Amino acid sequence: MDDGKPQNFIQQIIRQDLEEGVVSRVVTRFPPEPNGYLHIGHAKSICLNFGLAEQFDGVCNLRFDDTNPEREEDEYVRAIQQDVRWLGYQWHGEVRFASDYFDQFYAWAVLLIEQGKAYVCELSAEQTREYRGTLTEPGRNSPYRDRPVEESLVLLEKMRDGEIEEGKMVLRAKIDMASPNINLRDPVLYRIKRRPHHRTGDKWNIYPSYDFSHGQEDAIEGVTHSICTLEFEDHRPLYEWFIENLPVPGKPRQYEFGRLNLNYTVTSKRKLKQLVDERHVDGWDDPRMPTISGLRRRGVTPAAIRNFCDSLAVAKTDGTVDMAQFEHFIRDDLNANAHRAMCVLDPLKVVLSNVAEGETEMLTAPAHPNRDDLGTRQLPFTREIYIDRADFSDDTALSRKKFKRLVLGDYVRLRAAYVIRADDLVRDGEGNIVEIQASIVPGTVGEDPPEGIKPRGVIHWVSATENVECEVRLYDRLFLEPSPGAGGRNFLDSVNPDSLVIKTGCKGEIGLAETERDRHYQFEREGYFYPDSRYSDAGRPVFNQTIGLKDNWAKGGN
RNA sequence: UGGGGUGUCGCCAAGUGGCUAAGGCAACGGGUUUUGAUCCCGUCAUUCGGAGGUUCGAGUCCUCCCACCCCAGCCA
Repeated sequence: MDDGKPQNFIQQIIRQDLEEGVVSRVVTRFPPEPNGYLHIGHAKSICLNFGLAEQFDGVCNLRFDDTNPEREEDEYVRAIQQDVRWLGYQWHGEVRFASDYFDQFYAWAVLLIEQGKAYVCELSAEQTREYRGTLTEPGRNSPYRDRPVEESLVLLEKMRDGEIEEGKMVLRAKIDMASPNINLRDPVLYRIKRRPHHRTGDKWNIYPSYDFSHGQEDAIEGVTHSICTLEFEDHRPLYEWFIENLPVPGKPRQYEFGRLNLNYTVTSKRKLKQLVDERHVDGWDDPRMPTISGLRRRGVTPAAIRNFCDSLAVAKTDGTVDMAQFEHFIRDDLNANAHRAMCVLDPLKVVLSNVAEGETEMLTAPAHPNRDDLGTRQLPFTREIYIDRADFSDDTALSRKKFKRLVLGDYVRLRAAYVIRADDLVRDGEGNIVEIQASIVPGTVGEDPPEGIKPRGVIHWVSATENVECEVRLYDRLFLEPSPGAGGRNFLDSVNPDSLVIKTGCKGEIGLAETERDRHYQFEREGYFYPDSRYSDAGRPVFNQTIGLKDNWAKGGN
């Protein structure tokens, strides 16, 4: 707990509650609605809730807020659990469901009616809206507000038993139609939805609203600190109203923090679902999606996500974090742990005239420049190799500072191998360079070249005869604009048409043939890559680019 | 024009009336380097949305003003 970092306001509150004995053990919860996949924004909430429990020796529950059968599905329940576990968190005890408490909620609804604090209202949805008033004008009481308790009791039963049509009646709390806080203008407690629920089947024809559920769920589970996002701030008085007016077994307190917004992406389940449904992406786990499953498939590690979330302040400000901040933590973890490998994305053949045909020299390179524990890899060196097209130029006037690669007539170091010189080139009928003729400087493996030979730089390469053919998928941000959909425009208009570039015919070093599914790589000088879980074949791996290397040189524009 | 919130460097932020306004990201210099990566060093707010006021002393307290976000689902 005492890691020197400043305490956020929730940590301060918890510490004080513990010191003053207000609570003896911290209980938090992560309460997703199973109506979509988890995304990076949820990760902040997950890290916060599970993190708080960890820091204060408490526990954190995973509870599905499944009070609306219209859009909730088991598929989401499973995916969400997988994502939370993948992030490295274990919830306390069994998974909880709001639907586990439906009987209790119903009993409490009856109690409120009996106490004259709730009533069945027969206003239509439109009428209810009219009666509610506006932001500046108070609402009016429903004509059903003072109906006899008995009548409401009977009607609620009929609602429950499926005898009333959807939309004809709701159960409402009797609070204050003139409250400046609209949430207190007789909010709906139960609405009729005559459809099966993913867990309770067709047992219920009515379902509790969020407001009538959340606080009670927390109370039942002994949650002490119920942390939610800013937009629920207005609901807190209602949350407390239920806690105070119902014989609940606990007194949870609600605290709100600012949700995570990231630029150049969207974190709204509705928009993400739309991207999936309209096939702008290849499913919820498309590597371009900011979903946990998308990030996982892309090759982002749980540690990177957790470190990023820990770097985020928990406060009440509503800002937008730079994607660069997230990218920093992705690179930070991958740089420390990813195995290095060489892969030529755009192959150009180089024939080394002074290397014997058919001869293979096995070279050894470390799997990581400063982590011996990761071992070494074998690199077959042969007469014909591939380098990347972008690493060669026939413009001999290019300065050494501007182009640290292979230039006709000059020297370059092949990573973990020889220094070579480009002697000549071969063009096809259209003038395109199709082959480089070069020669190695003998004795330069692991050794500096003789006086006078100054390689311009170091480039990656792969044997032309002993390599693994692979596909590489390069990704760019999904949106062209920092805030997609800003200014009332359609967020889909700024979808980046070039966010996925598929490179086939890439040549990877032989070790990539036996890629372990779960191994993160750095393709040297290119970026970080991760085998795609869907399209990789045993013989032909497909690599997703997790993120490129930081490239200060490219930025200069030269 | 009702209610609830928020405003500290390009971005995220610490700061809880008293040493020279933390830190991270980004950016920009320089060094190391068989990855134009990593790593290392350095630069980067006389000023805290604005204006008044209280105080020996204010980003921190008071007053007024301004800007932005959320709320009128039988969504969560």
